[in-house]
Amino acid sequence: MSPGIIDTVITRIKERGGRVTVQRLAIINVLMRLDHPTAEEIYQFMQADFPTLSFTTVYNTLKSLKELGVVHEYHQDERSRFEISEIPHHHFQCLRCDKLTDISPEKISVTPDPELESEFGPVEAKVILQGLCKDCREETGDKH
Amino acid sequence: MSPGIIDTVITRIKERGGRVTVQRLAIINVLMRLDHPTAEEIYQFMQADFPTLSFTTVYNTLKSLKELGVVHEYHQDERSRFEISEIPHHHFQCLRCDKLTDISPEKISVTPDPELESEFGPVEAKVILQGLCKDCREETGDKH
DNA sequence: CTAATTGCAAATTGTTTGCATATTC
DNA sequence: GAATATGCAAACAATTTGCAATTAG
Repeated sequence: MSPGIIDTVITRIKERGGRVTVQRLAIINVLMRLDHPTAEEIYQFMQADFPTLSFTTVYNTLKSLKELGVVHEYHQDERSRFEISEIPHHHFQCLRCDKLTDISPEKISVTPDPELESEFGPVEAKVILQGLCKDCREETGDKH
Repeated sequence: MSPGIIDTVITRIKERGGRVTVQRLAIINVLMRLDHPTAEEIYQFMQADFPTLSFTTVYNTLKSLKELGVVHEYHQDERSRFEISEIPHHHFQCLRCDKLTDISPEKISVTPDPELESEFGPVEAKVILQGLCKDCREETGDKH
């Protein structure tokens, strides 16, 4: 689908002395297809194609890829969720079903007061918009 | 220190049919004094004054207070951190030591593109500024 | 009085580790 | 061929639950 990402990932793994294994590539592929999956979701999804893949490897691989700078981990709710690290972006989080949706940076303007930079130094702003996603709004009829 | 908060909390607990117990009030007091503590930190801190307080009760109480809308739980890093729910605000998170610092809402202007509201409905924006806190900047000398 | 809360021990869940085997470079 | 990755079983850490005793309203 997006061959550029895979290439970038392979390059980065090699650069840092990591090995390009079937499992790693497969997990990257899943991350490109699933939306902020948990380790469990990744494992389940891969069972069809890789029945021998172990849960441990999913965890280990995600951890390695995280250290290689290839994936990013979120602790938003009780389980960790993962995505491919790319350009920084914001998120929408549904308060009812917890679903995360990416929002591109230019969609939200964030301007910290200059005094914050003097207190905290250079910062990167991550915004989480919280509300109800379309599905949950339809189910609840709640207009907030 | 801030009697208004305690009163508000008591009122809210009673409104929702909860019981105002010693343990609950004590935990509220700790939350007013500690900065985004974990359950463990709360427990440790309270051991001096309430040696019979159990770990379970800290967890159960935090959970109840959360359901009563009195405290808010964060999953930013691997442990949960808690704070008293009050007016919404933003956070600064240190990328090195994970420390959270509150930032008042007027210190950061956030303007989501109008099309986001049409997609997600009414939303509340929470900003996490990430960088290095003063202590960590001094220790690393890293200017980013 | 009685329904909610506490607190112990035990269970669960999410994640990590030790180590033998298999694989990439 | 040597170093890294995989995967099983077992260990771990954070949190939750069952249930009897206690307590607030």
